[in-house]
Amino acid sequence: MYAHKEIEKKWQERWEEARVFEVSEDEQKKLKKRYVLDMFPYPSSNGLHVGHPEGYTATDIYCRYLRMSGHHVLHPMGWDAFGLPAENYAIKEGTHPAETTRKNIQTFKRQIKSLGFSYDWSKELNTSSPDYYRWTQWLFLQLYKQGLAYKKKAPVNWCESCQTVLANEQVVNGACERCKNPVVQKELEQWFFKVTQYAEELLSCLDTLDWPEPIKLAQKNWIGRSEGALIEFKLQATSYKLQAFTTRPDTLFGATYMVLAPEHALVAQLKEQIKNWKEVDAYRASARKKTELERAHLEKEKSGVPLEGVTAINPANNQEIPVWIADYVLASYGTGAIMAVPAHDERDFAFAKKFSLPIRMVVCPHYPAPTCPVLDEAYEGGGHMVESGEFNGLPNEEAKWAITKKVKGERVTQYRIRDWLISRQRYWGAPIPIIYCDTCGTVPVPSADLPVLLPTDVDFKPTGESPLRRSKSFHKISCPTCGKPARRESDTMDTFVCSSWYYLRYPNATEIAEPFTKESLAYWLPVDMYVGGAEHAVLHLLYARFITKALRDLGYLSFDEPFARLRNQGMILGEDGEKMSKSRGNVINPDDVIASHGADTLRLYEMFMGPFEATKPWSTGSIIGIRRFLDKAWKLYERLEVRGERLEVKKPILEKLLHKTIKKVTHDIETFNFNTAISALMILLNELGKTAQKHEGLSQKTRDAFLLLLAPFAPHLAEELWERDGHSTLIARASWPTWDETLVKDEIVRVIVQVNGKPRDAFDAPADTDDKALQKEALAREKVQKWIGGRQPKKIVVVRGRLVNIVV
RNA sequence: GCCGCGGUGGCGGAACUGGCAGACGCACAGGACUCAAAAUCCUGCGAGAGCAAUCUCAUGAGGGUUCAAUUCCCUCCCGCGGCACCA
Repeated sequence: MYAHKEIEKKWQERWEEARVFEVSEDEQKKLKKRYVLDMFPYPSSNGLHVGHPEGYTATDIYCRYLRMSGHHVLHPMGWDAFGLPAENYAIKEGTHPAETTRKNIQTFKRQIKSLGFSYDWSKELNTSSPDYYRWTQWLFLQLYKQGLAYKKKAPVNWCESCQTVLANEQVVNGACERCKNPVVQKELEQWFFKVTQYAEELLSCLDTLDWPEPIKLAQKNWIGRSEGALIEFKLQATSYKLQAFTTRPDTLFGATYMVLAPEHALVAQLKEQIKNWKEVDAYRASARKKTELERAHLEKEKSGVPLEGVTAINPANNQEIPVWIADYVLASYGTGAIMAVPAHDERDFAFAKKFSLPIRMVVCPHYPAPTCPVLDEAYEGGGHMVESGEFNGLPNEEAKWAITKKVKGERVTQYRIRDWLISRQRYWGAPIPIIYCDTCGTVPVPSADLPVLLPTDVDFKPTGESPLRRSKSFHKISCPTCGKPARRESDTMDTFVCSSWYYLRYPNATEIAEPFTKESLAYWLPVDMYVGGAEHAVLHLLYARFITKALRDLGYLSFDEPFARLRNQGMILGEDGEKMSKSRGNVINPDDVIASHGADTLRLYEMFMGPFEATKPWSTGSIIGIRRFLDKAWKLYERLEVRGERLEVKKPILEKLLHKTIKKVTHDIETFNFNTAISALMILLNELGKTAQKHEGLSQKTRDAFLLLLAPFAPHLAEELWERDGHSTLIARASWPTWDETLVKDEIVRVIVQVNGKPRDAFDAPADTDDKALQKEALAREKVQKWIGGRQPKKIVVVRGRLVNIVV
């Protein structure tokens, strides 16, 4: 048993003193760069959980390996420090969020350091510090100048419990992502970032990224591109026209009614014509009150009200059709109005059935058919046109654009993604740097006046109004343009704005009077490897991509995508196979594992549990296996030192295994297959142990190679053994071992002999034995002859270096 | 409902490009050491049959392709994750 406590402390101090993990201008000149980044944590009051070290260990192994193989590595860590929990804690306990955050960061930093990660702490950043959020505000102003940040009154998601608006991405199942309370719609004036302007590029650039496919798919679906047509419907006896977006213009002849979203502006304008206005207005009011959850989740039950006295003209056949309002049509997508084709759309079908509206089939799967069948569900597939005038008989895909053309429709592309709502009516965030003046209107805070400091004299209690409004020192100000009394914007920015650009800040010297410098970005960006949880698929990862593209178009960046490679760590479940949570009481604290088994053991264990990206359960009992492995290594080197057995008896098998292991571990680190890399190290160590037990000795080269391979995984133990074995330099700065490909290849291979596909025998043969000789040997074998039983082989398959299959 | 990921011993998991299924580790059993225990070391360890050599079955279920399938194709079942009326 080695003394992990002392050894780990010793080497953590040595690394810090020697500043081995800090980037240097010297290396910048001669080495190839690698920027390896972890998604920075929100420093919660619970401290680190075992999920954090999983990703951090992976990047650390990767970075240590990269440094040893001659790269200049930037590996920074920081704090995503603004956010609701600290503020909620302030409301409950009265402790200022700045204080809570400071404490939590201290804990996180201590815990992260205790794991021996090779971060460059000189680059540490904190999004809640004025040095940082000053530039978040700068970012806002840049977007504002470009018209990419704008204020708009719109129906937005409102969380009653958090008393703030939420971005679309933060509404989960109609409920607030944080507090799980239902989200309601509110009409409010809010700040947005124009993500939609980049919808097409955000979609098309996905192909260029080395990211997990599921994440790319999630983004693709979230962006939700669909091609279709805008078709204009005249309203009977009025001068109003109604535009509808459809992806199925081919079904226009089957449009038997129209539906407007309850919030559609035209509804109010038609008040005079609507005979049942009272009923219509009541419906509108009730739709507004419904939560997202109610609106979406009661999906089976469609509801709606006809606009009596209002009819539209179907431009395809000039038929007069009714117009309804219903909340299954969303105001925020397309034009907020649809042409309803119940025969070919599931939702329209359900609605038509409920309100006994006509269903007319116009796309027939079996053509020519004498009559169209009566449908018991909508038919959404393809086929040929029927009941569609001159288009009858055309394949529906062709009819799409022919019909669009006939009715003078416009071919358009729609996206599901919405602009990013970034205002928050909360305290603990970066203030939006805007001033409202009665004379000058909306005035951006001049860059020189940044940062707009978050005031401290604030009552945190959320009332639906921004807490900052209650700070007199903050709210009232004179207009920077005309000097007259004016007021500050009192909302803060979504914390996702802070995290949307932090990777651009790290590479710079910390005390610069700019958000980042061109030189530092040119050298370090884009991030070569980014690691974090998959839960950010359509949040942070999408926002960061958007910000990168926006800054590029503003002339600040010269690359299109921030993160070239992305890997997601899988979730670690509790021992009961359930998600770790306080209420279940299945949370594992890394501190405890470090105390009992050591940081190296924890690191190795988390990597050995299973594939990096897989969800896997924690198993306290299995940790001992890793600790035994490290103890074995310790004992081996101790024994060799005591006995002075440091000369190796030439052992070709061991040498071969060593080279195979070097190759495997190298390859596995590069592909993030850490579990199999560790298993290879175990196999090697077991062999080294056997050799040592026979007093055969181990050469310097062999002893070094094992430690070098171990170093990225268990850096403390590797340093200690490296030193004890006579080295005076750090293993963290040593060179990664190389392998000899000729030694990796086996000269003698085991050849399997199958009879009718079943393995019956095996023999050893030189790897380059030709097919004929293999076949001859296989057939000559007694066992094989027995299985053939005198029959004539019908076919013999020979795979060189692997097997012979005899079919009889 | 749609999309994605997965299902291999008692457990976590290996398996290159289709080529001996179960590497490595945990647990378990037997042995060595010990007065004894712990630790450590050695051996065994998918199921069934057999004294044994060995044989049969086995990668969620069923079918298919192939000389050969955990791996490729089809149908279905189960678990997990995401999206959720996007016209």
